[in-house]
Amino acid sequence: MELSKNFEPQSVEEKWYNHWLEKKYFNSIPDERDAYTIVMPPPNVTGVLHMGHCLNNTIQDILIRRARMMGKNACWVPGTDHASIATEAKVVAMLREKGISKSSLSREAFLEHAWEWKEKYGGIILQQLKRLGCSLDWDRTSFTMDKDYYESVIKVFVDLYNKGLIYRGKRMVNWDPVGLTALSDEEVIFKEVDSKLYYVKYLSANDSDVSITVATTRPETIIGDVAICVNPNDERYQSIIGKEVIVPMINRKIKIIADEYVDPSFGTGALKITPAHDKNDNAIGLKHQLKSIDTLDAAGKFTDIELNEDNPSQQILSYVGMDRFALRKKIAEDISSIGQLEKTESYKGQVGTSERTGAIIENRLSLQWFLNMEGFMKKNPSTLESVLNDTIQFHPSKTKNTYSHWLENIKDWCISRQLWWGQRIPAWYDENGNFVVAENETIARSIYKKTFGSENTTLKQDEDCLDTWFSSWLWPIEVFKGISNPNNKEIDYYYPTSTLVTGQDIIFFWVARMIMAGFEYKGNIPFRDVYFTGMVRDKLGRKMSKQLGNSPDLLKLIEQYGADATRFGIMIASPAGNDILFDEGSLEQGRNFNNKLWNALKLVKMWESRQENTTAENNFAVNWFEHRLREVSMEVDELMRQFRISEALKTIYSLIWDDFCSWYLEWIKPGFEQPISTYVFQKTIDAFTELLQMLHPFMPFITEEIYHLLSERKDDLCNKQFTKSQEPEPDILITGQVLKTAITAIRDIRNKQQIKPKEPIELYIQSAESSTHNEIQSLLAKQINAEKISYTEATIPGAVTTLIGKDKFYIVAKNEINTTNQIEDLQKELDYFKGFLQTVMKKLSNEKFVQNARPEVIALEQKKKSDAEAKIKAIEESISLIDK
RNA sequence: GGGAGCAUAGCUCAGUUGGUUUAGAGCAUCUGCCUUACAAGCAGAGGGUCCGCGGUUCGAGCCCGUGUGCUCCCA
Repeated sequence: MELSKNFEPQSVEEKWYNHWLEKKYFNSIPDERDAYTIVMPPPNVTGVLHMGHCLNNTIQDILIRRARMMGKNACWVPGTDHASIATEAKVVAMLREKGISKSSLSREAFLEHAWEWKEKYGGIILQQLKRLGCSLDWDRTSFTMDKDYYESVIKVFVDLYNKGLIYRGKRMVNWDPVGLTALSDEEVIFKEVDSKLYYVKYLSANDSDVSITVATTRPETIIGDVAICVNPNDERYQSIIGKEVIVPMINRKIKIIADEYVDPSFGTGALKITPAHDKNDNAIGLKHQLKSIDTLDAAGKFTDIELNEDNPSQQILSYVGMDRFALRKKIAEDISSIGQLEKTESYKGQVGTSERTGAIIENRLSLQWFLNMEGFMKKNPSTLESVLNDTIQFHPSKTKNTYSHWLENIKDWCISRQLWWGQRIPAWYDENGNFVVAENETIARSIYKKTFGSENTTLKQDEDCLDTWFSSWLWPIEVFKGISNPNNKEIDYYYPTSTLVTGQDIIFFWVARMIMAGFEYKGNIPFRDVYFTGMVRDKLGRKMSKQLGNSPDLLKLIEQYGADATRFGIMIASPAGNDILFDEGSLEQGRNFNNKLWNALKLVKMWESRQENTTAENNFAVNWFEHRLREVSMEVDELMRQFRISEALKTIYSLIWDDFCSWYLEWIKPGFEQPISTYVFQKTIDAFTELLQMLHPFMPFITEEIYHLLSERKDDLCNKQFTKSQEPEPDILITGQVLKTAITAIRDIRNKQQIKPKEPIELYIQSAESSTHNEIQSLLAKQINAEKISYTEATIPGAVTTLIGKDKFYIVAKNEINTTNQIEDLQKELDYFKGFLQTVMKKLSNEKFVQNARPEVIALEQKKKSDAEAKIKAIEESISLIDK
């Protein structure tokens, strides 16, 4: 068969992926083998494949393919996440384009649209993963809104409520006035904005000589002020603590209180307290038992609902319905017009914005559902311990700090969202606001009857749904139906899963919460290892984003370079746990690597018909490479154990390119149209096969293709089992190294002396033991084009000299020797060793070193000294020889 | 404002309990080669004040302190 000039990925990728699927290699059912399980972090149904997914899933595929080839029952579970906020936003936008508003639809009608949207776009990303070669068990594809999954989330909610860990409370939440929903802290993005600091004077309620000026960025909340707070140690305000002042516009009397929280150096050192509109104010309000007065509605517009006691003026009533930003200007003007705005200053401050809608967040008191995290952690202290004591290993381990810091300062988790797309909160209310929590309405009614003594026909379910993370925290359990059908065969077999691969950015959102759920519902860790990937950035170090347009189209890259090259490119540039700077150049390197492999195949195939039967022989090249393979195979095992995946790939890359192609194949290559021994040929096929196997998890398509082209096969590389690696013999590896060094050194001399490659040379070796190089002599002669190699006991005049280890090599050529160059080179080397000797001597002549250092360290220094001295002597001899 | 991490060749990174040849790799660069697998290649080479300063130590890229710069997380 004629092989193409270069490897053509397009023609083989689909073929092999379908073949693997047909053979059901990716499907797993429990058996007597050990399970190796990965649950894929479910991408949003709104997502399309981007570089982050590519990195993340390539790593998972490498791990799972390796496990499969190492005799494990490998199971990699795919799936998607319903992503309530993001998906609902997309569906709302899609409907708006059609001229339909969400508010015109019933909940059921809206959800129909949402499901339709999900069916249409929700699976795209999973399909794209097939192009990357991901070996997922597709029969296990899960979705966080599947029927069983949905019911499990509800079951868990009811369970935690009954355990007293879920409560409903009026709490300060991050409120998105555009999305009309509460957001978790993690969904709020802080941005620096230019704003103004307004200096507002509050006049005394009683003494006309007392007044206090407050600096605020939010004059629109003044109507809700309930106190002024100063630092108790602030001398300026000592005398007025406890006195009363009047809130401008509304004329409410409020007290001046003292709290250490206030920073005396900020503004005037006096802080207005508005517990309804600021988190810190709210905390101070609770501490000092102040009431809170809410003056903004859900959409961020002024409302007088809580102002009845204050008997608001017409002026204030005229604010009703005014948007918060217009209101800010208006109130500032109105305060100014009564002479109580002293000045304004420009100010740079941080404001929170919604990750989804971009709206500026309001701190708002709202009735929400919460998970009591402190209570939860008390019940499940292993959540923290298991990570600190490495029962769950985080890679890189520095992420443990982040994890423990978060858990030690944990805040209650607001789990309700004002959305329809998601699991609806299973709470039913009567018209007085009494409620019961139950898995369905029938049970709710019966509990209601038991609790309140009478039937209620108008019970209404909570309109809100649960935070998406409240469903995805069950992922490693519920993909095996561990909640909906506890202790079934699968969950017992696959759980705890082996490895989780995810981004550092969701260590709290997801990783921590899965560990919490794992202990609460399985009494055990959800995974043994967590590998955190960094963020994929462009080569300038910028985040990849749609706005910058610096995010490449992954499918285009796969078409252009092939899936293997894409996988190679992203992995080779991806140090463990660090951000990766993505550069298309590394894909090019991957493509070149494909061609290197391809060409090695072509070379070996050329020899297939030129075999010549010989008896089994002792061939140095073959022996050396066998041991080199053993050595690298053990290195790779160790690197993979440490999750140093990028380094493992680099190691294999260099084994194939340098050791196999550049050295081994050149060493065994027969002369033009010469035969090759069957023994060497067969050994070469075996070695090549082993290389392909080692590389397969990283680059599955090309390796499978070459595996089948290399010789007739009945099996596939995809599930070919690794044989246990054996210890290499160090002697043969050292000899191989000497051979490489000698070849390189002599080629360098040829280069520098401008001896043409085709011009043969003569080589004389001066060595203490004349047999040292016998084993490699013929290979050496071939690689440096020496027509004669012999041993000598005397110096050879007119030759170029080089030192390999302790042996002197004399190269004799027909050319006239450029002695200047040679002396320069030797002088350079001499300087190096002299300098080196000096540092060694400095150590050895230091009494304290000799006293304190370990004996083996001193012995080593002694050896360095004698080696260096021998080198110096030999170089000096060579120089003097040339000078003659 | 609080916390964490990082800083080694032009770029991206290794560098293990402090001692193993006065610091390693890949990519990029330079020189020479269209040598019958591969120019997307081959054969070679050059390239570093290990961010600055101070300290501990017989000995520091590694440990400690401090300064500078960058990144991330939390408020």
